[in-house]
Amino acid sequence: MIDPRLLRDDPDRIRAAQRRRGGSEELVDRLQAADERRRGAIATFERLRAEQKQLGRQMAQARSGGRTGAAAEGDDEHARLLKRTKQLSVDVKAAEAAQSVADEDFRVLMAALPNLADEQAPAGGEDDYVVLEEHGSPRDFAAEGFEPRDHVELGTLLKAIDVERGAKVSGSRFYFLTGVGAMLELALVQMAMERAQEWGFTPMVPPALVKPRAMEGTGFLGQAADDVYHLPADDLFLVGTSEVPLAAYHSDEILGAASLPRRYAAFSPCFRREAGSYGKDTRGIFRVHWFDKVEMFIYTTLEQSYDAHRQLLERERQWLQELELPFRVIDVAAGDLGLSAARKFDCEAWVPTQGRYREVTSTSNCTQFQARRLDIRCRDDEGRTEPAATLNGTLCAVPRTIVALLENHQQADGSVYVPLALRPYLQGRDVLKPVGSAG
RNA sequence: GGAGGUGUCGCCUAGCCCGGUUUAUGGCGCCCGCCUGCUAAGCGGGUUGAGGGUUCACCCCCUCUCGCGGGUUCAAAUCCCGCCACCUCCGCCA
Repeated sequence: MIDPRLLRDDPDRIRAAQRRRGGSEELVDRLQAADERRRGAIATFERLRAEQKQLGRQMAQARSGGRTGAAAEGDDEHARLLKRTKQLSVDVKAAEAAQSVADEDFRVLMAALPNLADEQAPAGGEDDYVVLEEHGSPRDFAAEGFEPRDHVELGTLLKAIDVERGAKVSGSRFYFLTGVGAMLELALVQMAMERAQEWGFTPMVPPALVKPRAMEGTGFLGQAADDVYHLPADDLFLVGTSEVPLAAYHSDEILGAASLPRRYAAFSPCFRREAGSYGKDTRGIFRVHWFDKVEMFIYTTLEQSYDAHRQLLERERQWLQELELPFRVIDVAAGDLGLSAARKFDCEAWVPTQGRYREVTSTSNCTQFQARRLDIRCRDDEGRTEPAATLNGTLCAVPRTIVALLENHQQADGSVYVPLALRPYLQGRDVLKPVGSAG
């Protein structure tokens, strides 16, 4: 949710932001109208309620019977008072009902309005991203004299990934990590959590099932609702990212300025229906219904959020460099931002068999959008409160990282080089070797 | 899953049985000031949060807020119903 006051003070700014995203400007008009109706309803209710309370005090005095001039129970004055209060009681109830209807109308419209895109974010849609930088360079397999295998072939040779049995047991887009593949996941996770802790993030293992409030508050029940698994029997949602429980962690809380920024790094499974991605990335484990991920999350002030966003990006860069992967950083265009994000940077690793860069990490500044929905505030030195800013960033999405590691570090014989930094987490192994015979 | 108990403005707490000058009491903590060689103590004041009105802003006014949502009533922290969370016990389970 954006600041509702902006509707009154600077609606043109919202319209401009909607244009940059390719969103509806008409929604802004409807919001303005709904806001006016809402405020009118509030004023009506409060006026009646104030009168009701005042007469209530007179009734109380009459009852206690004390003073001269006050209406005593049973006399005409008291009867008149009672008649008026009875009418008021009816009117107040009606006004209250009208107010909650107006509030709800306004709330529904507000929930549909995405965050204001940062003015620095490139305008346009999915293909209008701007490449900010490139790190390392793709290997020239032709010069090395062999055709690169894709991660499915490599995973099979290493007996690290079993997609066939994943499909047998759970369906398409599921997989087993086996043997060294399973150990590779644990190594990446352990390394990521250790790094995060060194960088000042508090390690977390959050719940992967959340109540509607958490899902709605993080903005995943809007345009992304089709992508979310829901358990109707318990009205719980499977999270698509631990951003959800991490954002809801401090919901309904006021955080002291001295405690900011608060940094968390969570390891959790992630579940995504991947509706609408039929036929896309169907091979292997690049796009799957379930995977594990280490996610970074920061609570801070709006003012500090821009620096924090850069810091998250820097940590992601550092991580990919430690894994010795070639990658580039893009500035995602406004139209391709999620509902909650004002700005988003993706790190994309080179995938040799696809001949292109693919997203492996993503960091978003959600400014105060999620905090308004989840009622997370911070208190400044003067004691004033304002919505906090929330930011998230991938540290390690396991399957995609494995894809990038296997494909980029493969050798002609099907073995895979282990980056130096990862070796301590893999029993010191410097290479993963194919294991014999099928089974 | 079953039974009982608890939930008050940072923390503790009064008020609930018996509805109304409650504008929710007091203590602790915190903030400001006074006093004071310094510190402590003492004294005075302030201290839930949100929304609306007004305003350049402050001030001020109003409404809501006693776990949440309904109901009864002229009037609900207080009475009734439902839900949630926590605690204790039983059952079940990894």
